Amino acid sequence: MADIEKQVGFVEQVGLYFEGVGLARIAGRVIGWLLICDPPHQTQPDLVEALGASKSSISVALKDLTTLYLVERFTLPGDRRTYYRTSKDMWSRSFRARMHQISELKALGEAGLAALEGESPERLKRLSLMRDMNAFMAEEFPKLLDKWDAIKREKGYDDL
Amino acid sequence: MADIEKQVGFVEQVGLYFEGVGLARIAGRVIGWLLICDPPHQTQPDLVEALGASKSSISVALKDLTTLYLVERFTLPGDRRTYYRTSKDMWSRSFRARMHQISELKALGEAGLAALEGESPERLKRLSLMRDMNAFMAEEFPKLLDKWDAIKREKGYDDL
DNA sequence: TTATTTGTTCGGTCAATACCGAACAAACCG
DNA sequence: CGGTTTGTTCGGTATTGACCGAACAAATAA
Repeated sequence: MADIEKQVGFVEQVGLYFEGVGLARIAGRVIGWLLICDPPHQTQPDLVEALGASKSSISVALKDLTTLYLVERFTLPGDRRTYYRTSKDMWSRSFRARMHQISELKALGEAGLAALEGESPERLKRLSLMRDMNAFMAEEFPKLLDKWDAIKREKGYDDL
Repeated sequence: MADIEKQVGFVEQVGLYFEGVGLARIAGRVIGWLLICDPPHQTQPDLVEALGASKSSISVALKDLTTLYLVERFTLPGDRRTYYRTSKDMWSRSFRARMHQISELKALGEAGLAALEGESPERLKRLSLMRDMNAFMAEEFPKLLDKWDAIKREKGYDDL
């Protein structure tokens, strides 16, 4: 059965999670709601109603989320309204965002090494490690994503 | 040669990076400085001087960083002062933090499924995907870290 | 046309928090 | 013993930004 209490809790938790990774809390709540709502596509007024937020906040949150490709706009023939739903690849997107952070660290390591050009190898060791570790991870991440894509298809998640 | 300009830029960049992942900007600057300074261990007054921050801010930043095991306290025999340096495994630590986020998402997916207990499989699909993808990544991450540890040893980074 | 629905943008308010300076606390040195 | 160095804690300030309401815009329905 539908445990409304738990559903509300879920939405709040997801809100806090995404707030923790840099989004606005409301944007996180939108994601949470879009993950459990029925139907899976919702209009802005739907979201205003469901989340008890102002329509301006919802509007901004959806703009951010669509820009990040975590949520996509969606329409139905014969229906002039605009719906929003989680994007099929939202989790891959989130993952790629992490990957980007790693690449950033790799680049920062390189920048640091450039700044210490000519210094002793001993002095450069901290930065080399920083660069090499993050370079390694930046290389491995895409492989993980590929691997997951295969499993995903195996599991029959193709349509999602 | 030591390009001071670039070094300052590096410290600022690292500061911004770590601010972006949830630390205080000053804490990020401390990390940046500890990655390039000579010697690699520094006292609190050293950091106050180098970063132009107040000693209270430095004190707090170091407390946070040592709690996260990104920086460690360090002493020298016959020297009563306390030094601070980046910890050997600071990058693995950062990585494990990411891993923890992934596990959190997995757990959130499970919580969502519990909240929708009894609903149609169709409705549960978004949450199942969320759970399965993050479960997969949470399993693969430790393997990546192991793989890196081997390479790290190969590369002669053992002592760092 | 006018009224209603939907949506964006802008200004202001409020909350969170990073940072500093000052007060306080130890430990060591003269 | 003072006095100096080192370090933490606390209160206040200032910045940031999330959020809301209101104004505005545009499209549709009556």
